[in-house]
Parts: sequence; structure tokens; C-alpha cells
Amino acid sequence: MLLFLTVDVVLLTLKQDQLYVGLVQRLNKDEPFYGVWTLPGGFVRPQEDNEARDTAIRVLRTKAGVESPYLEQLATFSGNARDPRGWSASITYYALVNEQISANSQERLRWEPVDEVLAAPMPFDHKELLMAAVARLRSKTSYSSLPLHLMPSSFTLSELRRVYEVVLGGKLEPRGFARRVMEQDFVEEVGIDKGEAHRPARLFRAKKSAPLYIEGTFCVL
Amino acid sequence: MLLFLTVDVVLLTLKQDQLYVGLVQRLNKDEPFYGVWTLPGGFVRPQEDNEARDTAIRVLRTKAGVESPYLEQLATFSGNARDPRGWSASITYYALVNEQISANSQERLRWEPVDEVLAAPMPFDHKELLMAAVARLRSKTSYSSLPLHLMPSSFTLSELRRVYEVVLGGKLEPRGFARRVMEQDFVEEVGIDKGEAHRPARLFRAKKSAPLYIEGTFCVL
DNA sequence: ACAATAGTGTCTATGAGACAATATGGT
DNA sequence: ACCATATTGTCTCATAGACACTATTGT
Repeated sequence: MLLFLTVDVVLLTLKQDQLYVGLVQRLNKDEPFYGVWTLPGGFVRPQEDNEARDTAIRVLRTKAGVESPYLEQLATFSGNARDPRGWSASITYYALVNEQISANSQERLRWEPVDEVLAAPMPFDHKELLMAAVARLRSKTSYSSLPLHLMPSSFTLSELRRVYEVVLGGKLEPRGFARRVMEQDFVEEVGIDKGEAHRPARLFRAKKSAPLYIEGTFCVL
Repeated sequence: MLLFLTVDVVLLTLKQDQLYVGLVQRLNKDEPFYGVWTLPGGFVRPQEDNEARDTAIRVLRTKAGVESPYLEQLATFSGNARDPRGWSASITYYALVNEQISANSQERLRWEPVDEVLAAPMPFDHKELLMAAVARLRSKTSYSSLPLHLMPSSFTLSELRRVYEVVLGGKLEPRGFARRVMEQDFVEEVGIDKGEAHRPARLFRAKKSAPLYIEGTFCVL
């Protein structure tokens, strides 16, 4: 084969105030890096997949047990140097899931802290893919509601702020954060979080109404 | 062939205060849309092209006569619906050139106003590609020095502002514009533009020092 | 002097950051 | 009452927009 086309997915979630990436084990003895834990990916199957996004969805479902997360195309990495088998192109997506979904993922999926994964060697050019995904998430986080996809079905403002802090890597002013969230109007109140030894917090959920991004297009809120 | 991999390039320039896109005529009788003017593109040649970016550069050089413009990967468009020949993926780039370069381009390249091209039918999903490129340019323009690549080797502040206005589609305050440009420090003075019936303007050029983007990564100035 | 465009001073409204003050439930 | 976290008030400072003013050249 002269050239092959794959899709890889950088699956990200948040656990214990840390960014985690989902890895699967390579189980085909005829392929490179047998047994190694890597980003889920697979060949495009023109018969089954109407487009590359469908490949990403199929890979997530079959290899990671994850359904319909937030999924966005990241970039395409290509060339003769990235895979020992020859010239290849990987249309790379990144996906965001919340902790519930990540907890329900298959056995075959293992979650590791992004920092640790980046510190160790990774096969192919997967380190580059992972860094690009994290950079994209970071950059969009600073001006959008993207991190909502990392949140459980309901959450307090403090929890949301904490997630922004983890992704952006720094403290945020509670006052300013609350202001922005309320102005931007991408959450709605759903109740009260009673039961702890302090003032109860209001619970919110993401508003359905606001589609955040158009595929491939950069779109400021 | 089950699946084929191409690279298309949306080549943009500015003429007479309007965005123009570069089109080439399809000259292969065995391919669809023979004779039609379309975005320059071509098959990836694994033997010659170390990566997809090299394909883009080769396409630009051989089909459009354009050398080393600003070139950035846009997105990959794929699927069985976009090309009558079957499942295809187009790794799409966009390129920015200034008026000098666009004037030196080959015979085979024809420049058309983006508005007019979008108003008429386009082959494949090229309308989508073109719209994505323009959207990307617009969006980056609002917070970066990207439009410098559309400028001649030296220019006045007014000319630069005019380009921003054309790309963004609206008037900009001369005062605020000058302030931002000077603060951001991405131009340097190279002389004076004498010879007209009014106060001469200072001439600037883009500073070499400032690489604007890392491929595939979003990077705020 | 006048026309025409370049470039600057500066007032004001808006928004972000800082931080203090108040609110509310459990113990 | 006290602790802990939630939520809000508000001061200050930086920045962006508006707009008028000054600068400089050719005619």
C-alpha cells in the first residue's frame, strides 16, 4: 500500500482536578507498537464511514466504549516519517467527555494524566497530537464555554470555575468568573446543592440552546 | 482505487480593496469538471511529498506559479459525497499572498473576487472550503497580525488599516488602530511616503522577528 | 491659504481585577 | 456562635471608542 489514511482521537476528560487522556492498547500483532497503550485510532473504512468524522465516532464507540462526546477536528498529520509502514495521514480529532462518561468507558480504555503521558515516550507522532489537542482546548477555553463538555450534568459555579482553572493552569477571580458566566448566558439554574456544612450553592447545567462551534470553523461566542 | 487523498489550496489575495481567490482551470479530460475553474489542488504523491504541506507547496508552484506564501492548514474535508469518483479526503490549506506576488502568478491562475465566486456554483465541496478559509482569515484578523501577509513590502498605516477593514468588513478607528499596531510591535518603520498633495505618511514593513503561528496551533499574539 | 490625508491628545464609557463584605447552612 | 464556602458590592485601573485637534505637503 502506497499510502494509508487513519483517524486518531485525543480523548480528554477531567479527574481529580487534572486533565486525563484516554489510551487503548494496540492488539494487532501485525502492526507496529503491539501491546503499547496509545491514542485510539483506526483506518478509514470507506464502505462504512461516510466521512472521517464517522470513523472517529466508530473508533470511539468500538475501541473506547464512548458515545457521542463533543468531537472536533483538530488537524491532519501526515508524511512518510510518522509511521514505519510508510506514507500515512492521520485526520486527528479531539473529544471531550465528563467524568461520568469516562467512568463508564470500556475496560480496554485506560485513563492517564496528560502530564505523565507527555513525560513518557509515545509511539508515532502521538505526542504532537496530544500537545496540539491540549493547546486547542486551552486556547478555546479562554474565550468560550467549551469546558462545559467536561462537566457533569449539573454543577456549581465553583466547580465550573475549578475546571477552567485546571485547564488554563491558574487561579481565576470568583467575582469576575461569575460575572462572565452570567453575562454569556450559557448555563441555566436547575436547583440547590444542599447538605454541606456551609452555604448551599446554586446548581447549573449547560443550556441546550447554544451550539458552540461549527466544525472546522473558529467561532467566537 | 478505494479512496484517494488530495490537497486543495485556497489562495487569497487583496486587489482593489477586495478579497480575491486564485482559481486554475482543470485540464485533465479524464477527471471530473474538465475545463472548469476551481481551487488549485492535486493528489498527494508519497514519492515526492514528505508531508501534505509539501503537496500544497508543489501544487502552488506548479499550478499557480506561486512560491512560499503564508500557508496554513485549514481542515480536512472527506467523505464519499464530495467527489463523484468515490471516497476522498482533501487536506485543505489556505495561503495568503500580496498583490505583487499575485500579479506575478502564472497565466494558468485567474483571480476572481471571493464574493462573485461564492455567488456562482462551485465544483465538489469547494464552496465550503472557500467559506472556511475566509472565515478563518476573518477570525484571526481580529486579534492578530495575519493580514501583514497581504501587504506589499512596505506600506503606510492607512493602507494597513484599509486591509483590516476590507477583511473584517467594517470601519476601524484610525486612532485605536494606530495604537494597537504600535503596541503589538509587529511593524518597523522603513521610511517616508513622499510625493502626494498632503502630509507624507510613514512607511512600515512587517518585522521579521515575529513568527505568527505554529502550524495547527492556535496562538494568540 | 487651501485641500487632503497623516498622526496625536484626550475625554469617557466599559470592562477586568482586586478584595472586602454579606449570605447561609451545618455543627 | 463559629466555620466554611457561596455570592455580591464596589473601588480602581486599564483599555477601547469617539472625536476633535494638530501636522505636513502639493497646488
